[in-house]
Amino acid sequence: MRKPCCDNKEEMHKGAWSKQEDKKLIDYITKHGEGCWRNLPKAAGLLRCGKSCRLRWMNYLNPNLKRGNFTEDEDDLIIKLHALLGNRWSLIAGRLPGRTDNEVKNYWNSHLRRKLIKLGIDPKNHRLSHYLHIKRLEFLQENNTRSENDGLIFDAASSCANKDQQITSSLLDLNSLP
DNA sequence: AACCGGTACAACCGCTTGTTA
DNA sequence: CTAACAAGCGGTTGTACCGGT
Repeated sequence: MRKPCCDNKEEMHKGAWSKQEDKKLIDYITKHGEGCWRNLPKAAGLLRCGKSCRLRWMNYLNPNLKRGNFTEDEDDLIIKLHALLGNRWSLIAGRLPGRTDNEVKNYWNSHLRRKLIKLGIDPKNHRLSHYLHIKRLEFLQENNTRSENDGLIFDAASSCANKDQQITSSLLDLNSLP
């Protein structure tokens, strides 16, 4: 049987953190460093569960966090990494200095996922959407030669056929990162 | 001004993983 | 080996904010 992540769960604060709580957590971690999250709340004088403290520090208060808007380069890297790793946000965030898994996950769900959908790419598998596949089949049936307008669809579909090769070369790229 | 739907993001929850006794 | 525990992870929820009507 598993113990709860903290004692007296019903007495713990929940929801948004106050300025005072933030200060207590920052002060404590500045003095004593991270670690032993289960005991930290009591030691720091916080009525929060350790899990909540850890999350607050990791995702918001840690001074090493970059915060602010994601750059185009970061967008590209996240998309590339997501194609390789799927929803393994901590691994993806690990490749983005100053970004957290929660931040990357939220950014993916609110921005990048939509961006890919707009481009006709299925964000789950990074392949052309069903709609574009249908369009391509229609195109192939109706035309033996490529028209200018359908060229884009044809190109996109063709690029998906090379997916495995792309993944392999991307992996090599990633392995060369620091 | 009031309402409403959409968006962004902080925070929670339950589960898994890694470590230690 | 295994049970117990802390830490970590990813999915989901709650809510503040914003623009449109």
